[in-house]
Amino acid sequence: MLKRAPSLTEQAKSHIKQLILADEFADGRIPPETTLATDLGVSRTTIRDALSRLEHEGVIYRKQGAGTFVNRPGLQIKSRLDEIWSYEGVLRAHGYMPSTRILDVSTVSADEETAVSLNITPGDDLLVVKKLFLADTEPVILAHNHIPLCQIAAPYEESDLLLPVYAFLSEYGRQQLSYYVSDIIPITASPELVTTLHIPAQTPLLSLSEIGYSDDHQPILKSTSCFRDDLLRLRLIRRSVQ
Amino acid sequence: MLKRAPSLTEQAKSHIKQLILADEFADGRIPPETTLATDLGVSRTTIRDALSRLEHEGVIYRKQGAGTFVNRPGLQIKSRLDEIWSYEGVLRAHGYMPSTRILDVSTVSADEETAVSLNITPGDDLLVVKKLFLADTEPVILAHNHIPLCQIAAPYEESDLLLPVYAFLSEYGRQQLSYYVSDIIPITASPELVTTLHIPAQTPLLSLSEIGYSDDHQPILKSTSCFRDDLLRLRLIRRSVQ
DNA sequence: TAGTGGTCTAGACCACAAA
DNA sequence: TTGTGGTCTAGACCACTAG
Repeated sequence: MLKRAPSLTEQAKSHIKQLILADEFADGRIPPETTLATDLGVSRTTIRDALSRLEHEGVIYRKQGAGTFVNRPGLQIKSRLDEIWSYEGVLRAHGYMPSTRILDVSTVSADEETAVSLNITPGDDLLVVKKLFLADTEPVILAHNHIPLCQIAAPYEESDLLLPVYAFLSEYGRQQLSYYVSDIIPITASPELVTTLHIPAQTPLLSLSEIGYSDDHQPILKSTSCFRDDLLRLRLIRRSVQ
Repeated sequence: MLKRAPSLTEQAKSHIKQLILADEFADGRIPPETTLATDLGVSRTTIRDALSRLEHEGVIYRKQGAGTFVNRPGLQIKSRLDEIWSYEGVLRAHGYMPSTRILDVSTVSADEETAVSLNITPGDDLLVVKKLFLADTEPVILAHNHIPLCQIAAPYEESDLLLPVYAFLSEYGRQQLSYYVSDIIPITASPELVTTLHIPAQTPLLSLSEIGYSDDHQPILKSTSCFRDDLLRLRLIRRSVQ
């Protein structure tokens, strides 16, 4: 029998997910919705909501008339580009020991282009943080975050910048980060990237150029990241929409 | 008042989407769920399902206590990488006049690696189709599709290969294409790509290396595509999961 | 405080898959 | 035929926003 807080759906979801990860359903078959509902003491609707979310995450799949099943291939995907939220988390999921190094922190005036994309006035102050992420001891990701100073609500220590940017904003920012719109751009390593990421000149790299938005769809963050493809393969599930 | 078939939810969804695209809600505010429900003669649950799908597509957003709103920035994204389904469609959305050219069709034996990824026996026959997609008259995408011959159920004409591969499989294949798992890889243009895509040597390119799965999660297709980044910028919405 | 979306229930019927 | 997931209803209460 479940209690409230957070939501019953959310609890049911993590409960079922745990059972899956603990390999309780060795045959890959998940009990019928009505069984789950009576077992957990909630309505079938709640169970269906929970299963829908798990299906969307790629953890399970459903076949009408047949049943609900564990999606083993889906469980093996460690870095779904559309869900990455903390680089340290991704690296850990890949089996590396992640660490973060702050290379530079500065305050600059927004140029025209940045001002437009962040919906601020050119010349407004931006906090620019340059961070390097390492897998074990190898550099993998170089990230530049641009945060308008007006988005920062509380004083912070330099060490707080080691937090994932969404966590930093949630702690010290004026608005929470809700989602990114990201452009995926192939680039050739610049001299700076060659030295920072320890890669040969001319290595093709993947760059993610993104704007982060708040719950009410205001742009609050600009971020650019470059990935070493050999250590971190980015993966994606593509589905047809309607 | 809506009728059945397809589903009421699906009808409600496209109805609301049409109203949005026709700019019926000039202030960006969508009527309350209860109003929509009585207007369309369905239950609030059905409306909520429809709105959830639209929210997931990025067409609207909801704020508890405040209302439901049109997400104008979301409407402007023309090529969401996680939803791309036909290259011609993407190019058309970008305002180009798309066309497809078949460069080569052949049958080859599956090598070890391909056999493993497609869950077939090495040596099994594969249909290999090399297609070039043009925007107006400029080449933009070079795609290689590998389809096991055993997946093809009905005879086809060469011209049928011009169809998007999901449409081809739906028409002539044994199983429908349900989703892709795609690796995003930065590459440097090979000599073949330089000539085919009319680009300078050493241009960084984006390559999508994907396995297509059927409804019951069997791999049925291998595909590799290279994109010209200058004509087709790939974009993605990244959300936090749970 | 009024109105909105968020959660949840209990129950009905349908469509499809497998035995 | 049986059992599964898919759709839909009507109604309740809660959480939040805004005037």
